[in-house]
Amino acid sequence: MAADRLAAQRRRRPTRSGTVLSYELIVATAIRLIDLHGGDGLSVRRLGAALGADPTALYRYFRSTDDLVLAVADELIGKALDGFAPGEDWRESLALMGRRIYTGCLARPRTAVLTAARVTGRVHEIRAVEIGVGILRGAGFPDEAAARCYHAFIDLTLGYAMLDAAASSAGDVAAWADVYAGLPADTHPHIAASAEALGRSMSGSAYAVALGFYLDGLTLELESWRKGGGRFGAAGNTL
Amino acid sequence: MAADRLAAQRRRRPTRSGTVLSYELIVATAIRLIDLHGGDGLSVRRLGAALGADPTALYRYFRSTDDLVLAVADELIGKALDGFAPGEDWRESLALMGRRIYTGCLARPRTAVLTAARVTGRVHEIRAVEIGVGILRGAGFPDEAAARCYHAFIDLTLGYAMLDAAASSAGDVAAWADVYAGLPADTHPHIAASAEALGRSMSGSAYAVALGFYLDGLTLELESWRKGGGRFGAAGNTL
DNA sequence: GCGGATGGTCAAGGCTGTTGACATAAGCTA
DNA sequence: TAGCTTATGTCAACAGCCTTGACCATCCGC
Repeated sequence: MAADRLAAQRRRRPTRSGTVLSYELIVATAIRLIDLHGGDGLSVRRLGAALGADPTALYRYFRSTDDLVLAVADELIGKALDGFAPGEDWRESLALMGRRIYTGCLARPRTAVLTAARVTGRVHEIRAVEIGVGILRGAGFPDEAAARCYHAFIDLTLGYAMLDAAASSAGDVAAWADVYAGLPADTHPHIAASAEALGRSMSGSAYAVALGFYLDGLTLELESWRKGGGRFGAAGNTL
Repeated sequence: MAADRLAAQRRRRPTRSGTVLSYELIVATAIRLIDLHGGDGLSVRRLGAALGADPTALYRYFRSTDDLVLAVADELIGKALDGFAPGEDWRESLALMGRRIYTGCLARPRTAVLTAARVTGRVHEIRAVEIGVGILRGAGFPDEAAARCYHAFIDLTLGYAMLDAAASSAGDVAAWADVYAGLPADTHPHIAASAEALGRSMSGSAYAVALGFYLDGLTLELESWRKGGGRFGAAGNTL
């Protein structure tokens, strides 16, 4: 059953073609398949072929393909944060954590597109939450604010990771060059004026800048918390 | 052919069951289906049934299902910005535009999950870019910076919209309550300390706060641009 | 060596997107 | 009004998809 995925499987029997299956091997192969052929490239049959096993062997390890995708998502987080430990400076630690996750996602864009928006509730995601909230609590944020700030932080990171991954993996980037570069200045003056810059920017990432702004905001926030009472939850926030 | 989707279809023949198909009707029906049954709920056959037409009639209007999804994506943007016009204050205008898109996505979360990361290159998206870049250029940002800032802005908005939509549409929210609330304080002290707040925060949104921070950053940015030379692209940004 | 559970294999069912041929009717031209 | 062109609705078919249930070989504890 998939339920005992955490307990080491013991009774492994080689498949007809000789490979010995395991939870980790299946996840790794799935990631390889997704990053090779895109999200639709992950099919039970193809996975079986890539593993050298009957396609339905998958169901001895995972409840469904979605269960596998969740496992892949968690593995991606795990890989990204492998060996990561926060340092003294909370701001630097958070920035590093964000960059680790972001670059981890972009290293396997097609996989990230499939998984970045999922909540896995598994070991690696839990570890990430524990670390992230820990950084913020250590910085001096009260529990409630630490939770909210972590939420905003992780969504910022995963959101940019996902969009940039989608843009880089699809032929979507071509649309920017093709469609937007050809718009005439009389109907679309602003696009025409910055068409070249738009194309360049869209193929790059805005994450670094956005994260910087966010951390700037958090720093101010922290100061007002220290002076007693931040603006979170208050009616008059910056919107 | 799907290529002439912009030219009004003239020779409309009622289907066997009496409905008269059109580009708009198909898109609207697709949105209804997706938001009812989730992303997998959109299938050619189900769409045909919902339209009261042969499933394959779809291919007279769209090249493929992906082409339809792109049309849905563009329609979602169009709906969100319907009637929107920027005002005098650039900051307020951008904030309003962001909120319009964000809430537009969350009004149809399952559709947004499917479409928010796509680049459509069609009328409504083009209009959004034109408006957004226009706001920033009007505020005083040079063309290059306006493009970059718009990129960061739209990705911020769509990223949060997508993640919040995914969280609200899946049963993922339950995971937060189930998994994270039950973690013991000795192994996961930080999660345990803010478990309740985490659950509350995860079911809400962090977009408002993040957008506020971003606009704060932009405001500072603009001031330094006015004084000659912002920090964009400079080696020593806030990361 | 025996019993029971694990895990690989197989067949089958009901989905899926897409294509090509066919039929029909709308609108144009004369 | 007759007839032509062609847009568009319909149909059958194909290959592939996920998942289930049964079957059975192998491994583990006893």
